Amino acid sequence: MIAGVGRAPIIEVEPISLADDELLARLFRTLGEASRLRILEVLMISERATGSTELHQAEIVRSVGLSQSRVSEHLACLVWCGFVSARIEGRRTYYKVADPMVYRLVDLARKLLESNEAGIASCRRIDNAAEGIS
Amino acid sequence: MIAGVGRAPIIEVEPISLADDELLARLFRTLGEASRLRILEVLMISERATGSTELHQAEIVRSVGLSQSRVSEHLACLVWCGFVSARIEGRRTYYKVADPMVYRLVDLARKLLESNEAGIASCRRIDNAAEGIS
DNA sequence: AGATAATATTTGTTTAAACAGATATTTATG
DNA sequence: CATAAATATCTGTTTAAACAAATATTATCT
Repeated sequence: MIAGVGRAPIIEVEPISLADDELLARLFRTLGEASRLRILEVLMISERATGSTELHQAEIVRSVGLSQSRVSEHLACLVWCGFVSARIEGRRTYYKVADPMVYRLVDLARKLLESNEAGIASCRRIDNAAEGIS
Repeated sequence: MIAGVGRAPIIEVEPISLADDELLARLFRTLGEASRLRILEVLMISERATGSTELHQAEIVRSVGLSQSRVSEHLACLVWCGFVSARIEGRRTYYKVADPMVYRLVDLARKLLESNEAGIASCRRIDNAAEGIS
């Protein structure tokens, strides 16, 4: 009811499709982890550098320097969420970026980052520890 | 040492600027929360609808239905990270989307979401609880 | 079939950060 | 100056999810 004081110049925005917000948040959260981002970037870089090279998990593990189990789960997550596609061949699984939009999204985010690196680096409300950030 | 078996056909991707990954991850993480996204969208919708209307915090609180303290902190985070800009006037603070790139980023993410809603909705590795999602 | 390689899953621990509620701070108004 | 409005900060609790290490599964090769 907002009380009848100032006529509340509110736009009264529609409640928005709540579920939709949660989904979109999940999508962003998937990219909101340095480990997964690094995996994604390893894939992006190798594709950009060599055409359409896929990498299998062991190669990715070596490149990103995380434990095998972590990489496996992160990859499952990335595949599940549509960022990466997987192709099983023998006992290996080959991965690659699934959608060109992923490149665009990451590139765009990087541009946004450029215009505000300092702020994001020092935001105490997102992850307080985060060592030096040299 | 990887053992000398198969000569590792690795691309040997550069370690990448690690810090940079962490920063980019933070940027995504900032959007990786339904509450913050909802706040952002309230701002985006009101701007898109009415030109350049700013909203002050109390209006936002009403629109998103979170506690005042939460909204205050989320807004501080969004401002700090460059997504939103704030203008103090009297005892109110007016907020608006800070950069057109924010629109592009969210819109692009939404497109990506469209092509994989089902996957993201059901990814058990990101947030296991997440009630119904009607 | 046995051995090993590649990947997946499980378990237990730890941590970033979301949240509510209470309180503090700042600015305007009677 | 006292009161109320608007926003900010603090405290304690809870939770999603990252992680390592161990184990399980699946596939290839001799």
